[in-house]
Amino acid sequence: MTSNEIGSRAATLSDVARLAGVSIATASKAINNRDDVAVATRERVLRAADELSFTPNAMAKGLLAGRTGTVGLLTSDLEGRFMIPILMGAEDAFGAGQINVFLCDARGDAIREQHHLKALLSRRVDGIIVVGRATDPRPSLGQDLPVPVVYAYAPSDDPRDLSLTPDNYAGGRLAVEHLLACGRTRIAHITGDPSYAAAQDRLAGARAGLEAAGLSLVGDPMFSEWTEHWGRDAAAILLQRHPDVDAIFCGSDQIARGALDTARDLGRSVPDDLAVIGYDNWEVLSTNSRPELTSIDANLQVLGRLAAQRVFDAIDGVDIGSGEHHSPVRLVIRGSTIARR
Amino acid sequence: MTSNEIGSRAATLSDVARLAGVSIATASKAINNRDDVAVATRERVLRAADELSFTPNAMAKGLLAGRTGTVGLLTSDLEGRFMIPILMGAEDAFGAGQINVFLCDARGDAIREQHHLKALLSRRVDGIIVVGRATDPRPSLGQDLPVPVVYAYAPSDDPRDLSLTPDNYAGGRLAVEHLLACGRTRIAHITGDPSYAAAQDRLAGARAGLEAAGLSLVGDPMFSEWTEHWGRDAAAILLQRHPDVDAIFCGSDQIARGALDTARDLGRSVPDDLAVIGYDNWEVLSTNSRPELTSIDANLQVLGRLAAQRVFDAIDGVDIGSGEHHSPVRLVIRGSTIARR
DNA sequence: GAAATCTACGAAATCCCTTTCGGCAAGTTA
DNA sequence: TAACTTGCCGAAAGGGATTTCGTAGATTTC
Repeated sequence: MTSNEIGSRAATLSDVARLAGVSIATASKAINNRDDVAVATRERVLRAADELSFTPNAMAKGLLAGRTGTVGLLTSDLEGRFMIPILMGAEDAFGAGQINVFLCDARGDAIREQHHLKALLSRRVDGIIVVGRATDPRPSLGQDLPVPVVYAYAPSDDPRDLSLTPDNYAGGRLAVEHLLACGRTRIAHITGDPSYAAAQDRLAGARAGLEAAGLSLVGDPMFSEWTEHWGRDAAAILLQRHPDVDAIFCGSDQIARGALDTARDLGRSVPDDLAVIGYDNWEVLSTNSRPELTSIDANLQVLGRLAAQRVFDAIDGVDIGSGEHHSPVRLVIRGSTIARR
Repeated sequence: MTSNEIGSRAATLSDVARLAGVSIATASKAINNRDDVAVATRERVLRAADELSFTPNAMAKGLLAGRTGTVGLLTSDLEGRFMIPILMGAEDAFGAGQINVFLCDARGDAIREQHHLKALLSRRVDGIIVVGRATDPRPSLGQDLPVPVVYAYAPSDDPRDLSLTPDNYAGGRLAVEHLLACGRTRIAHITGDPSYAAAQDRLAGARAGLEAAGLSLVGDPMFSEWTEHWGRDAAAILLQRHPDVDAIFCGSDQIARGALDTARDLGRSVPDDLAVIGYDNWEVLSTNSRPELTSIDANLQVLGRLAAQRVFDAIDGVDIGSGEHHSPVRLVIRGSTIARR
């Protein structure tokens, strides 16, 4: 086995220097492509480094540089499906540079979060992204941290922080405008838990869209859980109470799938007789329904990338501003609102 | 704003020592609860540390200790839903200790993976967990790494590595045994892509279970995609070709949901007339179907925790062995196999 | 041929912390 | 009172890398 097995500590710069017969300083310069090193010497050093499979110790480097090239990602709840695309986007943006990501899942527990925060600070991360599990404001980590912080998905409750959240209002409006463009006028709304800002914002957007067209919702918006069960039940009630609705804007894809099921059971044909639009564009749900589900996509991966970019900027000393910024959403049209062939 | 704002570098031990009027050595001892420090002195130091919100620099500590207290999590594809529970389990196990996790997503690209591996090594992680996206063997990272490596979900193709994968064979067998216990005898199998080891292993387990009961599958196992669409189509073909099947073992919950849809369309009542069992226990699918879906749960979170534990052991110098180890799976009974009230 | 100018390299400081070991003062014992 | 503990603290080394600055030798210039 090579010199590199478990137990034998990794090679250091001084090992390389010794093998190449030069000083540590020269070895460092050779490896980092600094000037003032003769070509022959540089080659000798590089050969030695290669032979020992030398990997510079990032910690030692960080100690000196005052930057670690690491970023903390503090999430509240990994299970939540909104985390993952954001996390991917961020990891993506960072991975392209030379930055590595510390992942910390606080499990929605404030104590754990403090604990993780402390750990991140002791690791001297260069920045922190806080990812929440809903679009409702969450407590700020505070203003007196030695590193820049960006809040993604869930905004901070302190306007002095920078927060990036998807634009639920625009999403609600976009959904309704699409239904209107499809010629629908009798539009109802089934959504989830009314205590979620997401539910309220999407509803407000939808109402604004209708109002602009001189219309209003059919019946009251129906609130309950973000589940297929509720989608089925609500749609059944709705279609019985208002048989003349020609479109349902659902607050989530799960609810929309439930609504599709009920429509099918009741013999309502989608999209001819009834259009259904969901929210989130959760592909495992939206692309597997009959018909496939038109939905609003929050571009979470882009959001994650944007958050990472902001942290980058802040690290570079750029002022990244503050307040809650809404990132644009996108309509994904499938067969549940327009007949396709 | 306090002394701690962005830009002003974090307080160091020598800042604390100066403020407390002691030497750096004494400050260190006081903070780390070492002996040989007078009570009054210790208090003075702690007060100073608090005032400066001093956080020890983990890098400097790691440089000295030879361990960093970090672990790398090298995934192939964050999108895959199997990653997340494993990642949660691992993060959970580590988070309980004082270990932090570097998350690296290679996006299934070998180049990116090498790149990330190099970064992890330069950060001197104490161990690495490699999480694959399928249960098929993946290329080993090699034997000459200076840190212990554990493979989770996707095993390494090198038997000298330690791999932990869910026991698909046992899962297939468990599914069939449950159906048999429910009194079913004419059991068919619809599954996904035949090139997946998961598909083959589950099938083999199912066949073994049937054989032990002196039975065999109704018709050939049906292979195609892991989607609801395929589940619907396959079930339609199956029920037409073999109207007398009384149970379908589906290779994934998605396929099972499709099968449930078709059964409903064809007027077959589940579970009375036809039992359906899925695989993966993906709750968003399994608990939202009509009826709710019995499924096999691979306990991925436990798998993640186990992998983390092995890395712990290896770091502590324990020999963790090698080869592919299968972790137990679990049956989750819901309404699609047994009528419940 | 002496002085000025480069070139290539190395010694040493620095980053922040832990740990060992030596020293000083006070208290204890013979 | 001399000899010893004991308790408390600080000086300094060490860990791995970068960077500044000084210097020896080679080269150029007049």
